[in-house]
Amino acid sequence: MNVRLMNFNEKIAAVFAATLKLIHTNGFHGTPMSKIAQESDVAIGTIYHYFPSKDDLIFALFKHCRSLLNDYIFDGIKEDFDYKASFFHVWRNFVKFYLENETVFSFFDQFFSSPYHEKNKAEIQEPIGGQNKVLDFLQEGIDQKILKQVDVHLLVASYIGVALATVHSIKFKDLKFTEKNMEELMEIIWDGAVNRNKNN
Amino acid sequence: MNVRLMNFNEKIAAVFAATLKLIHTNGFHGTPMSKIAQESDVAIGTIYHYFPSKDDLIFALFKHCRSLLNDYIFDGIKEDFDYKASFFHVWRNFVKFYLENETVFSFFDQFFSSPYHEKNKAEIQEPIGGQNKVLDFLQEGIDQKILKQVDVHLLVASYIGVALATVHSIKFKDLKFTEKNMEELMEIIWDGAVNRNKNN
DNA sequence: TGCAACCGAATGAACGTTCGATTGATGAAT
DNA sequence: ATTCATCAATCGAACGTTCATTCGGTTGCA
Repeated sequence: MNVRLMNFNEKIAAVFAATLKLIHTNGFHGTPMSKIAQESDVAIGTIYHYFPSKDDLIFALFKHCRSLLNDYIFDGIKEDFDYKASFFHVWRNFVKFYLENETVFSFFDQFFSSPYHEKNKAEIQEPIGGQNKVLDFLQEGIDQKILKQVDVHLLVASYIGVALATVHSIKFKDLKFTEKNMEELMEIIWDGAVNRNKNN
Repeated sequence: MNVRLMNFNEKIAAVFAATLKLIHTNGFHGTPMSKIAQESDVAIGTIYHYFPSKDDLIFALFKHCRSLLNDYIFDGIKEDFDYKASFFHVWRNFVKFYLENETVFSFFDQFFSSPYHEKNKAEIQEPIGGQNKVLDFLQEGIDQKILKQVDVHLLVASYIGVALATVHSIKFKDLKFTEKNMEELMEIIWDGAVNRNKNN
């Protein structure tokens, strides 16, 4: 891959967009390079000019999307938010991001459950988007005795797990994305995560 | 597909086993019919005798695995279990099943995040294994005022979402499957789900 | 002049599926 | 008891398609 990727060539942006769209609707199978070229109006040769192989393209796209997500979920936290407010804010952003970027959600979903994930695990580090920052944030809550005094990974699994399941459920029409539902969900997670010997 | 499938031909069992294994290690890509034939010692022609297409094979395998999971998770519930005990029991079985059947977990994971899922949604009904029974079970808890008085899908998302995230986390080595961890996780989910105006 | 960006026809490998042939079990007809 | 017809089960070589990738070429900026 190429350093120029960072200042974001229009061609590359088109390729990324086309790849996301195609994977969303046709899956990882069913999105050959030829269709990516067609959909993005970039010649196959050009794509291979930037990405040595299809795998490299997928992996670069993954890193790009991950950074989008990371930027998004911690955005808009005000100084005067207490821990609970931030806890809600980040979780809601997480769900919102995936709902607003359905193709990214599909892509991540497929990426993480495919052997791509395993193969590149070493290079990925943070298994689910922004999880390291989330992990630090939850650890902070543990240290301040706001959250349960348990292994932080248990809380991460709850926090992220419920968010992902929620998005799935909304996507497959079992659930409506209403203010009421989101608030009730956040109550469920908060009540589960919070240290009951102290706060509320 | 064939009715004889139900009394489980040895050949078909071999094909199913080989397919699960291959999909687990090589993903949905990377498991061509030729390799399934090779790994299972069943001729390609024979596989096509039972399944009209690769899609049909995958879908039949899905239904088979789903019924395995359904049988498993509600097994072993004693008459004298109260609701909380059953709540824990089923959740623990859910996690245990996936940990004991890693290939099935991989397969479901990939199946649900692929367009297979969308295409066959009408025929699937219960999106994640055994979810309908889980849904009924949780609805019962709501009706009895034991659980929070919310849309049951919110509780399903929490219950299943945390279980899936837990298995993922264990699989990718962030988490150990210890008694202590499982109990703390169940406390987290229970505290989140329970109706705080009443019980504990 | 050199080099990065760009193009798409051509290539060879890999894939899903087909099909004609073989086997063996069942049972009706002789 | 023997023959024969039928048909499901089995097999794998062969087919046509589709895929990822290559490569020789053009363009245009520095």
